[in-house]
Amino acid sequence: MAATIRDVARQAGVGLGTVSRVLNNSPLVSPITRNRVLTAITELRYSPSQIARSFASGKTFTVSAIAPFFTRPSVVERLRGIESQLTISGYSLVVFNVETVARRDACIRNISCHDRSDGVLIMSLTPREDEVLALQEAGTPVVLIDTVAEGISGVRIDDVYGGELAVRHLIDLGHQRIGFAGDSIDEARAFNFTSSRDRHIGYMRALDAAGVVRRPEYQCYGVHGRFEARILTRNLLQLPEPPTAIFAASDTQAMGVLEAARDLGLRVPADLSIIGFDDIDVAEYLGLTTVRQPLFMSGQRGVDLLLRIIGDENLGPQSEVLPIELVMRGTTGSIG
Amino acid sequence: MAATIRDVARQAGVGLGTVSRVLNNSPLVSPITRNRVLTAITELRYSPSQIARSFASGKTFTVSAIAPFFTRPSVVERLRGIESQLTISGYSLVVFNVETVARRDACIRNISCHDRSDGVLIMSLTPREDEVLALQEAGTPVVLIDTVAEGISGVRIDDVYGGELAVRHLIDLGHQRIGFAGDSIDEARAFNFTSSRDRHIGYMRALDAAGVVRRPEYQCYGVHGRFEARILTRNLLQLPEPPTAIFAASDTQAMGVLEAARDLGLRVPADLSIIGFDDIDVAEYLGLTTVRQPLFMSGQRGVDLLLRIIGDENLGPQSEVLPIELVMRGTTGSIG
DNA sequence: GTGGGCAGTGGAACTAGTTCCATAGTAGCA
DNA sequence: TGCTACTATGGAACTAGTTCCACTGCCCAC
Repeated sequence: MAATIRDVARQAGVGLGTVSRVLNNSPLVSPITRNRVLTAITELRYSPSQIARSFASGKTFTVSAIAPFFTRPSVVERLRGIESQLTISGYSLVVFNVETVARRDACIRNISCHDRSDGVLIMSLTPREDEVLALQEAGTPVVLIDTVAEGISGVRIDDVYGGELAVRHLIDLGHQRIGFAGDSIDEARAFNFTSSRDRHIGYMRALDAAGVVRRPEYQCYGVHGRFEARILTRNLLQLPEPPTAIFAASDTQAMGVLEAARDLGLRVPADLSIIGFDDIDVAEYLGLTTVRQPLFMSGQRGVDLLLRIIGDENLGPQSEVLPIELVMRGTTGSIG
Repeated sequence: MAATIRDVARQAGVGLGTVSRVLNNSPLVSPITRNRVLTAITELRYSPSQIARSFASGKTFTVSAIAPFFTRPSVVERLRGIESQLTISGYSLVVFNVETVARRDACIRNISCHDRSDGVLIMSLTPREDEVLALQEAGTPVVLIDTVAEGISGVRIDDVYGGELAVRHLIDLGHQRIGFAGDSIDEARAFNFTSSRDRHIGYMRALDAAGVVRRPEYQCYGVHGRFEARILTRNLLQLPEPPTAIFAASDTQAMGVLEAARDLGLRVPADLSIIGFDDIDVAEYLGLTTVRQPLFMSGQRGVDLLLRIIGDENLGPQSEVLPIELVMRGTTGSIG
């Protein structure tokens, strides 16, 4: 049986409260007493029970993160930022991976029961109005990463602007026939993803601003993934008058577009320019032109914000927008 | 203030124990009483405190996973398997990302204080003898994934055999000048990684078995990563008599070898055959020949084993070896 | 001298569950 | 008509910390 705080108190010949004060670095302990307690702790090889501590103090020093599709490189990079920042503050990270709509709903519902963790980070999944209400009523500190919802704090980028940035770059290179490959609208609605949708809005805005006609047949949507993007854009590239450039809503999808081009024997960028979004790790390897967003930093900032909210319950909803930038590499070029 | 079990008992006009029995689905409650309790629970919108539950029962329904270099695709895939299997059993996953030796040591030391979680999964990091002792003394249920240690349960593959498999494939294709690119020996020793080392042993065995002379200058070691592998193998390929094939200890490193070949204008596989290890997601995309190991499954099996150990403290150390297989794709070919 | 204030300390009460023992009620059976 | 056995139930004790109030000295100011 492990030693308890009472064993330590007895061994050191002091009261319960005194041991607790030593453990919590209270200044209200004389150096002599503190030493007696520390000696007893060593002798008994005492280590305080975190569970009992959480129970008594009501603080768990744990943060939950809900993330969709764990395997996506962008998600991993954000999680890495989260973990690193939490570790610095002495918090633990509990991870929930969401790959189905049912699990999305279950996760968001469960964490409303503000219990096992002091706060929650929700990544890419936008809570619906009723879910926001439940979270607020439960008083759970929440920070969204990569999305926004009325009345909840969040860290994000301007996806619409990012889409504009990408497409303006293609237009600047002389392209007029510009395609778009993004997330399936059904899937996005089911999970309540917004980034592909917003990047698509940016795509349309950039075309409109340049006076380029939007062609519905140039826009395709599929379940997020390399393979789906490959199939869809292959169709698109076999149109009688195919696009000369494609903006993919993510680097993963851009990889599918690259494959489609390879399938059809198109040279990149001579025959087809391709631009992605996120600047994940392999983008550099592939020489992919893309819009970079600070993924690691989004996790760090999300944690900073969450800990601030945990520390001050009265803090109203905060919102932070991170910078993005165009990264020009080898997959985009001026029109042949 | 949230309702407690006592409020529910009062509201339902029953005793404490009865409410607890209802919560834990004990059959020793009459249907009428059970209904009264359930009604009270609904009326008071009661939800039991997980912390209090953990505290009283001594079970946290949480498992910790210590993983080095979170961002490595193989690690992510294993974690995904872990998370998925834990979720099925109603457990939560706390993740610790290890990127420095100091943190490695700290993580392993801390989890010996068997408290916040019911068990621990340690990935790729081999505990040293003193650490094994500390873990055993603390009685913490532990399962290793992707490594072995005397007296601790584990799920792994036969890395030596994997290395043999890879190199025998190259030899079968007619190669005699076969290089090896693996992890830095210093780094591996510091973290206590073993997979690159074992795969290297397999490399040597396969060469010996075929009567091929081992050349020290064909073997290079660098900090795990694409970039380092690229630089190192570029040197190797500029030898007066360069290798015609290279076995990289991981797919990530194989990607670096591919880059090096590209840097020097070598055609793959006509001028240089390349084989990796792991079969991570991008391997298929790149058409990389590799040795596949069941990453997702290793996480699942690790959890199965851990939960079995948690359920039966007397269970001795168990060891499971998962199957591996050669996946032939486009980066290996017979000698030009 | 004496009252106020404060550093230092002890310990009861509290957190919200589980566990287990005692006991009431009741059905089955000789 | 008891005796046994078993179901159903109540509640005290327990888990291991924190929190906070009460109390003792001691110093200093009036």
